[in-house]
Amino acid sequence: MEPLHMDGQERPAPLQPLLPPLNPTPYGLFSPSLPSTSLQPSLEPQLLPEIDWIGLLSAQGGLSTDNKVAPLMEAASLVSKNGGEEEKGDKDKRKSSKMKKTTRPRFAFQTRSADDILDDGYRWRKYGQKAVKNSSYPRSYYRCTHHTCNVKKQIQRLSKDTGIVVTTYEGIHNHPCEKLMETLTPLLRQMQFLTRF
DNA sequence: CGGTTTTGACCAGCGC
DNA sequence: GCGCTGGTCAAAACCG
Repeated sequence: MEPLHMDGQERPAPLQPLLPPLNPTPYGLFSPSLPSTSLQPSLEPQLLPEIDWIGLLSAQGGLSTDNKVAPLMEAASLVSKNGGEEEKGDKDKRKSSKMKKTTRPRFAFQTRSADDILDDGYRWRKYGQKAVKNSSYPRSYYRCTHHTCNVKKQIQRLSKDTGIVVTTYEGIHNHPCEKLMETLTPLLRQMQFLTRF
């Protein structure tokens, strides 16, 4: 598979400060009915030095150390080799995906929750778990279960403050949020019915 | 029985 | 070149 929007040159993803967590995406990342999870964006100026933000946000270490000041950032919105397109799975693809630095949209935020997995309305399938250095908690890897969607997320709990979960999203969903649609459909129907008169 | 989770193995990048 | 680390695969186990 040839990259759609690559000029053949890898480039470090220009990271920008982000104002999470309600980062607007084409279909919205978060359902309106977020559960017990309390989102904790930059409102609380915790820098959480024990989190490896560099590692989380820069694929293969593409972030310069100058950016350490901003704990919550997103990567370039460049579309990568896979961006939005489904990835035909075979081992060559796996290799090539490691070869290139990912430039997909990528951002992280922290939540204070007893549950590792916050319900963002999408369906995820876990495909891996790894113990990470300098953390007593493993990092979990999830992939969106939608056929054409290649969005991934990583979830890791802080070792210092075990109440805080760091979620890193990579990519943008190319389909509507199922739960959101479930919630909104009856409302829309009702509105359509009422506006007929 | 189909979808999801678990988990060990594999692989590539990076630093030394 | 080698070891470490992070990310992914895939088979087996698990679950509703």
